[in-house]
Amino acid sequence: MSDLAVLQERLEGYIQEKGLKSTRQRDVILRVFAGSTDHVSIQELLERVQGDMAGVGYATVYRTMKLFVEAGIAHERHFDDGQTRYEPVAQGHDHHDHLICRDCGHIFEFDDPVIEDRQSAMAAAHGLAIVAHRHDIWGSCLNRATCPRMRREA
Amino acid sequence: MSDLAVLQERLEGYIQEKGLKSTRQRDVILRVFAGSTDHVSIQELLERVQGDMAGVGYATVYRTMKLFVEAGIAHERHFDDGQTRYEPVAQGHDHHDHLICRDCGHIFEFDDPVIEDRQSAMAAAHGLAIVAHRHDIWGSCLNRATCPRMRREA
DNA sequence: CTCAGTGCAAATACTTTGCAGTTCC
DNA sequence: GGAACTGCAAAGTATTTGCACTGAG
Repeated sequence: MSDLAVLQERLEGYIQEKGLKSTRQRDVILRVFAGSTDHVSIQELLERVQGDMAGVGYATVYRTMKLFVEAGIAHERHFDDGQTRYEPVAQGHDHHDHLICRDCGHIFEFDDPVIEDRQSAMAAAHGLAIVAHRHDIWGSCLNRATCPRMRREA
Repeated sequence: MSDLAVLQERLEGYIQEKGLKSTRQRDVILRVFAGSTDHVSIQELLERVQGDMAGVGYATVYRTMKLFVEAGIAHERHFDDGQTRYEPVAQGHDHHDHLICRDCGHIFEFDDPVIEDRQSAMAAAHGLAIVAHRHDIWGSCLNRATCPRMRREA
């Protein structure tokens, strides 16, 4: 089953459960969102969505992304550019951390069990149970020549 | 030497170096900032600063905190409340990670060598050298009764 | 039909900037 | 004295909301 299908199914379930409605706008936004490999901002989403369906406004995209977050199919991330970015929630594990290259701008995702373990231990030591976490690492290329993404997005 | 003295010294150096000026506002803001144990927002700073020196406006606090960041005596952090928060740059190690309690709002600081190690390994595996990182964990009290900070800020 | 959803424009929240007057060196 | 600094108010961003209209169930 494709990622899109999974997200559609989850959203559909949430919409049923809450007595909300399916709309063409939500379909289009979900399709665009699911097709984004990177971490999209509202603005980027809006631009892509308008390609498929003219007339959609910011308000709808903002409201829809909020809905997606509530429905558990999108995660909100704040990097340091002042814009909220979103990424689809994957099927297996429901989060991953980010390793961001300052040189090429590429965002790698990682997920390390040792780190996860230490985090839990750390939280428990302070009397807390982990609800969520955010772990971003910024780096620069050790060898720019071997970076396959070098300035790809410039 | 107190933290305040260290920060004052570093700021003074930066001001000299760049040909800027010392002002009473900057002194007051630095004193308030250095005396804040938690992660202060511009608003909180402004309120405290106005206690010492009435008439100081938002613009001055914003401009001054930007200066402190440039001078390397403050770090800017973005949690999820839409406000920029600042913390003094410590003397020994220049960063620490955060464990935030969703129930009481308290922010614990931690620094785990195992996690730091794994991070470096992770970055190296992707051909990167770590420049910076951000690691925030949100949790909820395992036992609210024992939380010494419970609703302190409500 | 009815209530949720939409698009627009106005409102909000946080931050930055232009400008005239003030202060440090 | 002159450049840097300040305070105010106006301008910018990013995001949210009020409202009349539209559309899904």
